[in-house]
Order: sequence, then C-alpha cells, then structure tokens
Amino acid sequence: MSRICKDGFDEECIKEQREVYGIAYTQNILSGRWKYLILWFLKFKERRYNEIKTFLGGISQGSLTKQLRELETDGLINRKIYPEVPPRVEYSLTSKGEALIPIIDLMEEFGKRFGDKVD
Amino acid sequence: MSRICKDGFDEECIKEQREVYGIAYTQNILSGRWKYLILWFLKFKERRYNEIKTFLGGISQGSLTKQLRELETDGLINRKIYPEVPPRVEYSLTSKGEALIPIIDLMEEFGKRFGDKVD
DNA sequence: CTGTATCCATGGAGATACTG
DNA sequence: CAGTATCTCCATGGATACAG
Repeated sequence: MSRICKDGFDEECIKEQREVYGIAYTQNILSGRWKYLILWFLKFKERRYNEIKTFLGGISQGSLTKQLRELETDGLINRKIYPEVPPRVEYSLTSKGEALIPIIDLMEEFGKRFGDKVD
Repeated sequence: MSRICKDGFDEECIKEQREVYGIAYTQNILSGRWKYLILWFLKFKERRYNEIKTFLGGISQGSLTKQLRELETDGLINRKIYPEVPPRVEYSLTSKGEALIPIIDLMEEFGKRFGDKVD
C-alpha cells in the first residue's frame, strides 16, 4: 500500500493519517478471497481443516493452507494440533479474530439487504 | 466467486446460504485496493476527481477511473457532471454507499486498535 | 487427515500517451 | 480537468502431485 495522504485537506481529514491507516491495515489482513468466510465459519466453534475445506466448496488445498497460515500469522486464528493418527488440527478465533466478527456480520447484513437475491 | 456452501452442517449454518452469500456480495463490491478509502473519503462531502486522486496519493488515472466506474455501477456513488470549462465532476455517496460507512468505520477502529502503530 | 511443492492462469494495478 | 486506450507486470489463487 503506497502513500495514502497528502496535505492540504480540510479538518475532517486531519486525523486522516491514522484513520486511513486503520482502514488499510484491516483491509490488508482480510485480503484474500476466502478470509471473511473462514472467519465467519469459525465464529460458531472451532473447526477442523477438512470441515473448513468442505464448507468453502471450491477451494484447493494449497490455497486453503496459505490463507490459514496468513490468518494465523496475523494473529486472527489459533491452530491447535492434536498428536493423533490420523492427524487432527483445529482452528479457532483469537480475541483479535473475534473483534473482526462485528464487521463481518455487518457485511452479511448489508449483502442480504442490498445484494441481488440468490434463492 | 465459486460455490460457497455444501450440506451437512450444524444448525447454526443452515441459514448459511443466504448469510454467506451476503458476505460474498459485500466483499465483491468492495474488492479493489482503493474502494474502502474512496468511500471513506466521500463520507464527509462530495469530492472532485482530482481531490480523490490527490488524496489517494499513488493511484494512477487509469486505476482511479476504473474504481470509480465500478463503484458507480454497483450503485455506491453518484457521478455529477457540471457542464463547465474546464470540466468539473463531483462524486458523492448514494444511500447504498452510505450504508457501507458503518462497516468502514468499524474497520478503521479495528485497525487503530490492533494495527501496528504508524506514528 | 493435513499438509507441502511446483507450475500455471488470471486479473488487478501502474505507466504512458492521447483527447474533449 | 477529467477522462480513455494500451500495454506490461506481478501477486494471488487454482490444479496437481507428493508426503508425514
């Protein structure tokens, strides 16, 4: 993300630097086609790798693993490994990840209200 | 966006189809590196093409025009042309676009709270 | 089951030049 | 001032094959 703000704007925008940065930050950690959906799916309970994969339908393993790693790196989800055979890994939201849920819920509402019907 | 949901999930997810679709819809109309920022910038007042361009800093004309057209097509912003010389065009939020502002504000808050400091 | 490694296709975004 | 038209580049994501 390149420079965001220049000078010469009205007072509403003075605080701009920080506000704009906040938006960009949030957008960045949510960038990726599946992250909103993964987070939304995790809000109910922790889920295993394959549950998420099935839920997302079309995603490939490579992509899913990558998205999951990014979410983990950004501190949005926990990854808990059970030393069993066959392996079991469960993903859950961190508190930071949970703080994102209200945003996703709002997006859901917006989409239901304004999106073209899907039925 | 490919298929989203399969069957066989717990009751929290029954309504899934509609909810997930809502999220995907909202995500889609906000896809693009600059749209959140453009919307945020318009929330204070209507703005001219070059104001937006300057505000965004690094964006090229080609990209800006494209993002603006998409926002207009999705019904998020109005484009008002003043038949003057030199030309003047002002962009403003539609009511649908305004409905997105709470989401962007939440993202801003989240970013300020959890993002690495920028000072 | 839960990954990793590799390659390839696609689309978003920037640069540049031109126009009413 | 406010665009349009091209062209190019690169990151993201998907497919496929292989592994602990």
